[in-house]
Amino acid sequence: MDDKRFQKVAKALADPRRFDIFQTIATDQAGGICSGSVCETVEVAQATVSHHLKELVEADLVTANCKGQFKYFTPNHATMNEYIAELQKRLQVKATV
Amino acid sequence: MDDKRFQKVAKALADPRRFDIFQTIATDQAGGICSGSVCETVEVAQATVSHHLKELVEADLVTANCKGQFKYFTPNHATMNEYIAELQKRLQVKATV
DNA sequence: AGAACATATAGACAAATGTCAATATATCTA
DNA sequence: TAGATATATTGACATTTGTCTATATGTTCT
Repeated sequence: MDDKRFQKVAKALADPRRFDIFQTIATDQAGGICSGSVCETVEVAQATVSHHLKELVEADLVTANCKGQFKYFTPNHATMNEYIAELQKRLQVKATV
Repeated sequence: MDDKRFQKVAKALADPRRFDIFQTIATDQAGGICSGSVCETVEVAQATVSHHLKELVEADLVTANCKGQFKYFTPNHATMNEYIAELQKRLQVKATV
C-alpha cells in the first residue's frame, strides 16, 4: 500500500462521525445500505453525509453501487485488512492473532 | 478501548508527519530515542516536533522517559495492538493472521 | 554563578476540514 | 409531462490543526 492511499485511509478513519458512518456500513447485514438509510443513523445534514460517503469511497473503504435513484454502499474489508497490515509492517508491530 | 482514546489514536495516526515521527520511534532499535534525534529525522521546527510528541504521548502511542535534560521516547506497542483489535471489533473485520 | 544545551510553552497565522442551507441533477411514478 | 424522491454540488462559514518565531523553563558543565 503506497503512502498516498495509506494516508487517505488514516484520514478517513480519523473523524468520529465519518467513522460512525463507516461502522454502520461495515456492520450492515443486509448486503448494502443506501445513503438515505445512513442519513437516518447520524445527526448531520444530508449534504454532510454525502461528503463523508465520498471520502470513504475515495479511500476505498467502501464501494458504491448505484441502483436507480439509490446508491448502496458495502464495506471493502480488503482495504481495511491492507491498512492494518501496513500499520503492523511500518510500525513493526506483530500481528494480534 | 473507550471512544475517547480510540479517536485520540486515530487522530494521532492521521497526520503524515506525526506518523513519520511515530514510525521513527517505533522502529528505533536503541531502546529509546530523544527529542533532539527525532528533530534530525524530520524537516519541521523543534516546537512542531515537541507538539507532535505530546500528541503521541497523550494518545499513549509512545511513552516518555526523562533522563536529565533529555527525554527519551519508546513505542507503546500495546496501544497499537489495542487500537487494531478495536478496529477489527468495531468493523467486524477478521484478524489478518 | 554563568554559559551552553534540551525541551516546553505562548501566541500568531494559514491551511485544512466539517458543517450547513440552497440548489442542481437524476430517477421514478402517477 | 409533472411532481415526488434520492443524491450531488456549490458556496459560505466556523473550528480545528499544523506550523512558525520567540521566549521560558529546566539541566549540565566549567
